[in-house]
Amino acid sequence: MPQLNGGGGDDLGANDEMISFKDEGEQEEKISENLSAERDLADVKSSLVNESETNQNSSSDSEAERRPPPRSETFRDKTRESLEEAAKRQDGGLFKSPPYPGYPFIMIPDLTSPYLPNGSLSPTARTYLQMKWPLLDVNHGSLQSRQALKDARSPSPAHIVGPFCLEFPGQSDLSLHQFQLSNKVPVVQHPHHVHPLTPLITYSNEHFTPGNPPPHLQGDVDPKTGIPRPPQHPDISPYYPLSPGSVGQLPHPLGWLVPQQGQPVYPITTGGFRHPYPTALTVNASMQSFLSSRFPHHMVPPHHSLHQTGIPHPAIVTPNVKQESSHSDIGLNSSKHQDSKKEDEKKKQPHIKKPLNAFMLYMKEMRAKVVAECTLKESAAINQILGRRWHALTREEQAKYYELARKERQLHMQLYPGWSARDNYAGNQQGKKKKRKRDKQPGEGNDANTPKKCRALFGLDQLSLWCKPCRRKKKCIRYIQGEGSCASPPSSDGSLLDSPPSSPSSVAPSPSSKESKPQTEQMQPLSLTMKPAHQPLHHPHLLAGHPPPPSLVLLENSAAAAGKMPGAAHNGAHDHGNVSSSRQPGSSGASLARPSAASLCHSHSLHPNSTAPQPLSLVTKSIE
DNA sequence: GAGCCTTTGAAGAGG
DNA sequence: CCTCTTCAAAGGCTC
Repeated sequence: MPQLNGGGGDDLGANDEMISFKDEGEQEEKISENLSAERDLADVKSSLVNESETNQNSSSDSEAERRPPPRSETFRDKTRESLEEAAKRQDGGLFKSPPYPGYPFIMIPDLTSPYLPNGSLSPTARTYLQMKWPLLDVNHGSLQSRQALKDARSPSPAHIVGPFCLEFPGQSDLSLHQFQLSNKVPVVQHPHHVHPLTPLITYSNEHFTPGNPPPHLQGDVDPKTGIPRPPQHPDISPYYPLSPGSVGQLPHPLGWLVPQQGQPVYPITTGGFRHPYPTALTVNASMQSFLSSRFPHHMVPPHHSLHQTGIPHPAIVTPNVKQESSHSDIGLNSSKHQDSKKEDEKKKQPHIKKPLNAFMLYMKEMRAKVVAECTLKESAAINQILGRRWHALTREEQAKYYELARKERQLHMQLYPGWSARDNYAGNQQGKKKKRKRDKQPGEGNDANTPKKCRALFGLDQLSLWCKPCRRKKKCIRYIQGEGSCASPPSSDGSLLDSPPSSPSSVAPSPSSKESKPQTEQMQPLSLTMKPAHQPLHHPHLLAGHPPPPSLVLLENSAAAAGKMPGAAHNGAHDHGNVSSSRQPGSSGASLARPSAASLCHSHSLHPNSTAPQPLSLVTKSIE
């Protein structure tokens, strides 16, 4: 039975253990069939990313990768509709199966970006090189996709972005000079350090070469500067660079991630304004010193020491200070001017960004890929696609990101013990205007159709109606499909949970205007997933403490979902939608207006007569 | 130039 | 305990 084992100790950092999935309770058989798989996942959870496991998954991953890339289309339209349309089309191609090939990517922070002290780039441009998980897939898998990607006729340089280039595990010497880390920021990578760091350095294949770091990694010397790089601690996340002196001083919070010695130093040029990207995970002396000098006392960990590297945390952004200008100012302005500037800067509190969550990490990693594949540039549209892809990911795949995110948070916490998300609230930011979501339209509120949790829905007196997990925890966060979960409340007839018309065909496609949002949204499926045959069906609750893949629904097919499990199918969708909308009323409203690509895709997929491949998952976003 | 859009997840505030 | 809000990334778009 599904268990919410909060105790796993390692909940991957996701608080969504409560989140149920559409497939939840769907088919016990499947569940049992995949029980072993679930256990494996549980193991993964406990041990986080397991190398061997990753390896095992590589086959499927590589398989996915071998799939022909979605047709490349250009979406030039500027209108929102066009964006949606684009997204929709993307679904057609991208959504058939999780494009994401497992976790073979290593995210390499863009060293030129914000997190580097003097980076001349936009502080917001934190970018990463994406690297395929070395052990996972061996060249063949990525070859085609890479080639395909290369072939992609994208006006954008994105097609040559790191991810693809780095997909060759064995090519540690691959020269990265030619690649860009992001669309915005060109980054020069040292050929010898292809594996730079990942948020978790241990993801690099060298890491798995016990005691035998590749020769080129030893005696690491920056080719450009000729400056030898200090050994890097593998455990450290690139997000949180520490001074070279700090390497290995502290134990990694994630001890299970065994660091390798001689980890490749993050290929950052030490010359110019760029700094080496040291990797020491925990807050060590240097970091302490650094933090002490840069942050309010209360934010700095009690331990004090000495190293003065001044290497900022990647998440640290000095607000309102343009590095470029200050840089160029040097020698141009009077010392007075500089002094005043410095003072101003001092006055300004460094902005410590929130650690990225699982989805954000995923987006960072996959954005370039999506951009290259569809030549889309608008983040809104891309994010839509990525959101659907995210839902299409298998639990294992998502788990990896959850794990990464958990580590990020961990690291962030260690580095900034006193930091609070609240600190970043606009209200607390000096000179920063508070972002305001658009006010809800009167009828736009999600109140009416706000998804009710078990408790709210059935009340305490009807505990028996609650889904099991909810009963256990006495609370419920998401709808649960099937398995007598609350989600599928028998209310296919119009009860609270009842969602939008179960029949997609009934959905009115008129998403052209925002005014029509609500309705369209209601029926618009958010995600449509083709379930790979080889993919096990994971029951959310089976994974104790596993991060809850939000609304990942795996249905045998849409038809089945619609016909056999009426309540389940759309209820889940409903749930999802509600969650989303409730989360961000304003934005959700806007989104609703758009005929989400996914939704469109869904609607036709779900159609009984649809000859298209049967969607395995359907997530509908409901609104009112 | 600020803010919006769009996504999911995390965290905090408030009821 | 639950709900709501904000922020995190990103880049085009709008005002």
